[in-house]
Amino acid sequence: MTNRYNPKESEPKWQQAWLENECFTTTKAPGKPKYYVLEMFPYPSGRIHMGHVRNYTIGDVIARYKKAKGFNVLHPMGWDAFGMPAENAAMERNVHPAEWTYANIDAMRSQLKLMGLSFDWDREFATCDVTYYRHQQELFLDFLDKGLAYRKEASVNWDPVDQTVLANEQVIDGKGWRSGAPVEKKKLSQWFFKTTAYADDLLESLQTLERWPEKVRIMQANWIGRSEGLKMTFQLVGEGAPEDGLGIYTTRPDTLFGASFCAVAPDHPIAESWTAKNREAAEFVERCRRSGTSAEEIETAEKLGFRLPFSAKHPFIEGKELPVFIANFILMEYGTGAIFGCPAHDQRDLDFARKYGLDVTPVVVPEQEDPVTFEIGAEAYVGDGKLANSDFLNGLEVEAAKDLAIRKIEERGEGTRTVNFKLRDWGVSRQRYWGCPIPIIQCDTCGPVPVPKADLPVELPSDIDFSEPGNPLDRHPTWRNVKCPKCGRPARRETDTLDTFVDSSWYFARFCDSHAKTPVNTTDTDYWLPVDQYIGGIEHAILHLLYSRFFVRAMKDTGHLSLKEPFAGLFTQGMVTHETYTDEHGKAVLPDLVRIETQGESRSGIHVETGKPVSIGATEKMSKSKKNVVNPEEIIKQYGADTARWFMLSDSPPERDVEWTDAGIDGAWKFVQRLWTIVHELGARVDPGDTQKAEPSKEAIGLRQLTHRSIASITEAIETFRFNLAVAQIYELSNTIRKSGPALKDANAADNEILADAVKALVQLVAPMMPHFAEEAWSNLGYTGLVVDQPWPEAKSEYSEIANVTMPIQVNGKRRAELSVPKDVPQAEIEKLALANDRIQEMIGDKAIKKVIVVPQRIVNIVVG
RNA sequence: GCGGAUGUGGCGGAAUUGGUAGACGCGCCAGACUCAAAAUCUGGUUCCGGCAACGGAGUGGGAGUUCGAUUCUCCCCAUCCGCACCA
Repeated sequence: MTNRYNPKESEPKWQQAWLENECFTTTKAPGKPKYYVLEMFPYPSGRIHMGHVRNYTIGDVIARYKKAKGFNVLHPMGWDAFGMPAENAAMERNVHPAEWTYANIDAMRSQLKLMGLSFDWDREFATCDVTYYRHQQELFLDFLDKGLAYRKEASVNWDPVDQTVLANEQVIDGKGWRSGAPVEKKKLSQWFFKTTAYADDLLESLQTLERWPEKVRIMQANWIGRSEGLKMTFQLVGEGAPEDGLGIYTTRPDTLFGASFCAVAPDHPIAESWTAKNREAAEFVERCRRSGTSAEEIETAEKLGFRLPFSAKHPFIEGKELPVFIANFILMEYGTGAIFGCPAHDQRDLDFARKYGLDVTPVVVPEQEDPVTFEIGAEAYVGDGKLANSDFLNGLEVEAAKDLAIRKIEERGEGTRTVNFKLRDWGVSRQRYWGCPIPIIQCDTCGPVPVPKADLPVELPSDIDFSEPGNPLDRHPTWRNVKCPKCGRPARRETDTLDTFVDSSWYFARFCDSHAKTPVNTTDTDYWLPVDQYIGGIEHAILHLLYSRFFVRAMKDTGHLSLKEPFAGLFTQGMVTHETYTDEHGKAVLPDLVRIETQGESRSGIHVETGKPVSIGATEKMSKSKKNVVNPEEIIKQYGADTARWFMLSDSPPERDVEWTDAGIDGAWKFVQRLWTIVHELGARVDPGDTQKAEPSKEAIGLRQLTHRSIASITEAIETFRFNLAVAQIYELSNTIRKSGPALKDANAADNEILADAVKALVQLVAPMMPHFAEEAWSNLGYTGLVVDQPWPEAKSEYSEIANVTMPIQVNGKRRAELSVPKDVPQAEIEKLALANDRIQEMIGDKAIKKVIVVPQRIVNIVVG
């Protein structure tokens, strides 16, 4: 045994040992509880970053810990491999997206393997494997069959230069993010998944997700955006008034008597039919379209309206007619795309009414106000109160008034009580090459026809041309041309591919049997699902998690799965941050090129190449553009995987951001070495021989006590994702072993055994975090087998109980002395001892004792006055 | 605007049901070893006063409940995150 731990030798050795022993190859094990740990699978960008290191370290600690606790653990890994960067690489570097992607996967796989993660690599797949996406095509067809997938016209952001559809995030200030060309709205026929079919259930079931962060559940609930209200139709009168009236949605039917106008969205059918014949209206709508959608713009945008020539009849007030506008603040996507405006009780309506000189009639009066004198100023009143100026609603509370108003409208057949959602159906068509082809054939005679299942997969052609912008599938000379499966006439393939979020919406189910001939193997999914612990970044709080929740429901309704919620537990880890550095020209500098010099507590940076000073900027999320990145592979080469893993788990709670620092990684490295010294110098077990009768020393009993208390608290810390606490407690235990160890080592057999047991426990406790180190230590101490196969150490309460407790004694709430007493001394006795204490006597002096509070095993407080 | 979180030494952060505030780590200071440095080890390190014993203050600010508040209640401030013209 050498006295330095060498990760360069140890890490590959133990990785090989785990592989040879098939430690992480998982099969169903009846009789053992299962545990499915999953980290969000990565996009194969080319190399892993520190965010991955943190994510997979956390997951690996859980997986290894649960395995030691006797669970049958599934811990798979794969690749979210479709997506735009591969196409960009193809255009920029003239390399095929598939080639680029698979090369990246190979590079990243070997990087991940350096980390010593307990993945079952037999289950690996990439979503761009035809063996994966063919099943996705089958799911699509099944969804189609059940009405969970459908086709409709929808408007998209169209980049006229790149000839492509842009996601909302790719539109910056109304321009395409790559081309810089002004983005146009274009109507395209697109495929949708009917997420709204499960809107209620997706919302309701959030309550059952007890092991999800509250924050994520709230975000999802807001996204689904359920509201209760009234959908009703206003009769329209006047020139060119549409005969079927104006359908509106409101959550405030109680304020109907305060209505002073109606408004429709600029892209509402009524607006569109009018703009078709009126130039002024068309210009107005055009102006609305141009206005920005950024936060400040919406905040400050003026409410604008265009008066239509017809009016709406008030449902309750005979003879009252409300002007109808096209208004810029009405959204076509929400409700019916039309409203009635009640300026007194809605700020937007009020702003609009003030601008166009419309009536402002308060109909809800706050309790402390007089209904006669109550007036609305610059701010709308949105609170509770009693109804006024409202005929049959007068005097009612808001809730009761809503109810009655709805019932009246329903009685008259003019509307219905409605639940409305913000959640929209999920548009999944992407006009791109590198994605899962949608298995549809467009026939001029039959319309869109599903590809028969026997003809699956619809494989992406590999001979493609990226020299022109747009979707190369559209330009492919032969791939598109097929016969209609229904009528046999010439037809064309759908050239759109599926949104990559579809790929990641069911991969966790596929992992249960990655080689299944059907999308999933039900026997295996029944056994493994749900994922017991899912771990990833908060950035996926809404879309990915919601889509997955939708998918599992849809797969249940199409007979593929038998559960509703894919992820029983969710943990969202924080980001990895780093200081930013800039040179004298303000250009970002990589940390590798900066040498930090410290003088006392002040720090300055020097560029290692130019020797010029570098200024130290804010600590931010690691990103290529800020150049504040540290390459994990370099770190692992220099320090070993265990040190990197240990650092990721130290100090910062995993849900918060962690700052990567040189000092931090150095500190972790030093601890690994110190731990090695402990194992090396103190861990050996001596043969008890004939000294068996020896009693353990007081010090040894103390160490045994700490060992078992540490086992208990570290177990608890890992269970609750408080790895920083587990780390702190491991430090404490190792510090104590280091200090008391030398005296115990050769004292007697009993002491030696306690010491050896403490070191053994320490090795096992660090094993989930530093697995290679633990194996090396385990084998060097002469224990048989692998640590990875050992059961988790057990905290024995008979060893961890304390005989004496130290209790502080307070006088008037201030600590003045301490008292060390046996654990079960009666309260009265404690009180007597406390009062007898010299120092306490001194503090009390001749003052009267008003009260003595004794909390057994905790504290004594003497109140004097 | 709405929703959510956070606020504790020089820094990251600990503190069962209210019960010794600052565990553990980093940094810093002093010392040992060394020709020297690195590494390692030992001790100290909330602030103010004091040689010390010890005293006083102290968990963003202010009030309150309590023998006792980082923890509970109310008000305020700051920072961060998410959503956002959602009728």
